Amino acid sequence: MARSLPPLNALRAFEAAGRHQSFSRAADELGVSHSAVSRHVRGLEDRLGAQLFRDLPRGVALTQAGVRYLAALTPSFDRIAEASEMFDQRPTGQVTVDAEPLFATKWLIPRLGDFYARFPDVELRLQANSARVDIDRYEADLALRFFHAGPDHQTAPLLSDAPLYPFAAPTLVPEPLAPEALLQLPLLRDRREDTWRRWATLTGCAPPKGAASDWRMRARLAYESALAGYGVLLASCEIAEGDVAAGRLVQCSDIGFRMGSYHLLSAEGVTRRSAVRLFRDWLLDQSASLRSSSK
Amino acid sequence: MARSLPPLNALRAFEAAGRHQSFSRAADELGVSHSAVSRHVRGLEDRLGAQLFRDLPRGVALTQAGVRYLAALTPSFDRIAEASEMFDQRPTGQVTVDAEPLFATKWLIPRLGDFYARFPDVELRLQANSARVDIDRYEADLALRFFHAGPDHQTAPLLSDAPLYPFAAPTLVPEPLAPEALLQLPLLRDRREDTWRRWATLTGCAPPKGAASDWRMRARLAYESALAGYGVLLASCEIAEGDVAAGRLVQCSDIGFRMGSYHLLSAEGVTRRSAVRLFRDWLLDQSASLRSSSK
DNA sequence: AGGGCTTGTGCAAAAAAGGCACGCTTTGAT
DNA sequence: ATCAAAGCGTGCCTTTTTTGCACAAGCCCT
Repeated sequence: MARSLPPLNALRAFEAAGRHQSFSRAADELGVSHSAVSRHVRGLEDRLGAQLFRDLPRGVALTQAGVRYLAALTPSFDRIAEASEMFDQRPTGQVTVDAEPLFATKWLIPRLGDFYARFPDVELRLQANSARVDIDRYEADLALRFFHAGPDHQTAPLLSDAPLYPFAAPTLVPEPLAPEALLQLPLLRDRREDTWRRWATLTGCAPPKGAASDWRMRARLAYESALAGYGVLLASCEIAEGDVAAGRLVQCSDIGFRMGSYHLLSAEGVTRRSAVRLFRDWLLDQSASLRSSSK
Repeated sequence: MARSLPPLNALRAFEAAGRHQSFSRAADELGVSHSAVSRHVRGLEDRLGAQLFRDLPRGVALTQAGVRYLAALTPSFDRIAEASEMFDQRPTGQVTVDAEPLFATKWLIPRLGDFYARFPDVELRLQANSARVDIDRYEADLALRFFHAGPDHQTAPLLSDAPLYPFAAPTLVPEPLAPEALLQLPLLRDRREDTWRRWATLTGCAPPKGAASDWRMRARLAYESALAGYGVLLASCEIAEGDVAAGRLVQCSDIGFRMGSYHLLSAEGVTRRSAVRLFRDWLLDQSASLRSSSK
């Protein structure tokens, strides 16, 4: 781009002076002495090589060039001021967020403290559903949903694409195990996917046979079962993070894979509401921070 | 208005940094060290109370708030830069100006030196006509015309509304005269107006009778006749100014009146051409300077 | 393991901005 | 007519801001 702008403080001084048609009043607005404004304007005129003000018997008046210049500067400064005010106001409003139950519990809620701290006046309503139906059905502004890898969620911003690793309670797996040994333990399976088959393939082991001890259930329940020490679970490392840190789970292997990713869906036209925009921005920042710091 | 803007130099630093997603490259663009940019951005974040950049393993990335802020700042700075470039370029182009003959000779041409000096690359074409027909008929971009006092030229910018005073060659009037004595001299009259009658009324004298020595002619010729010492003329003091300064004319009385004013007419849509805008601006500045300094 | 690239920070120097006091001119009021 | 007030320009000095440099730390790639 390589713009070369005149001194910005001088521009601001000129803008105020032009608006007031008076150096003194401009100085007043800017909270400086009239001499400061006078210097700024003179400096600007020298630099631009054009006269911006004309002397009046008493006071000053803009030249035509000054008028033109001012006409461009004032809206620009206005816009900058307006954008800057964005940060002053304490945001308020309501946001309704619908997240998948496991993701809500283990990913979203642990981070919400930061949001509450930053924006205590925003009222957050949390719902937990997994169905991939229209958000509007749940009357939610935003929805956090899982998508299998593929091109069909291109438009929805990414929240988490952390890979799946095997996790288990330390009571069940006190120390790291080889993949073969791991596959002999009770395997907690998702109700609808066979993630263990894929994992076994990755490790080069034979795909595990179904056993009486292998339970199939919803992700949320499978996770609780793993915490209770009933078996080994394939879970997103971002989701397991908290329980690993607390010593309630251990990662049983370095081998993992990406089955899909969590994305953020927005209800129609809802981003016009500032509280929703705020939460959305915060969420994406959280996600981006997470992905840039780890990995 | 009383805006309160963040430090503008910090804004510029942030804008460049955001655009490049890199403090170093921004510093490069701004011609400063990276530490200056770093400080500016941090200062801005502190002042706004919001995070604008997020640390990346290597480098930085905008937060969502940063993205939003940048989206407002960049166009503003662009606009400021664009407006500022106005002053760099040496203007070129052609302008065709049509002025009333006397006004052209005695008012416009003496000031044109300033225009030539400032904008040597603008080609100026000068025409002299008085008829108040469509400018387009003369293929002129701008026209300088006289209007009698009245509301019918409201839209056209004022060039000169200097009042009329009696002027004569010093050979004819070596020293100030009383109005009665003045009215005894040969009176040069405009072809179509009887300005002397009005002047006499102002002074309280009896209106002058027409005499064999009173000539009626176009303003331009009447003026030349006055210069030649053939009689007394009622003329705008701005027009006579040059010849008074040169000693070729003297103002015979302090009593004067405003009969009308000169205004600037623009051909349709012609202000889009930069050379025309330039001349127009220059002309209006000349006029404004003249009126603010005298009087 | 090491060089290259990027950002953060302490310290001192440089530059910009600012204030004050004064001069000048015009305006308006006593 | 004189005098005060309002405006702006300018020289001089102080204060504040900005900057550069040097160094440290972290990460990436070879």
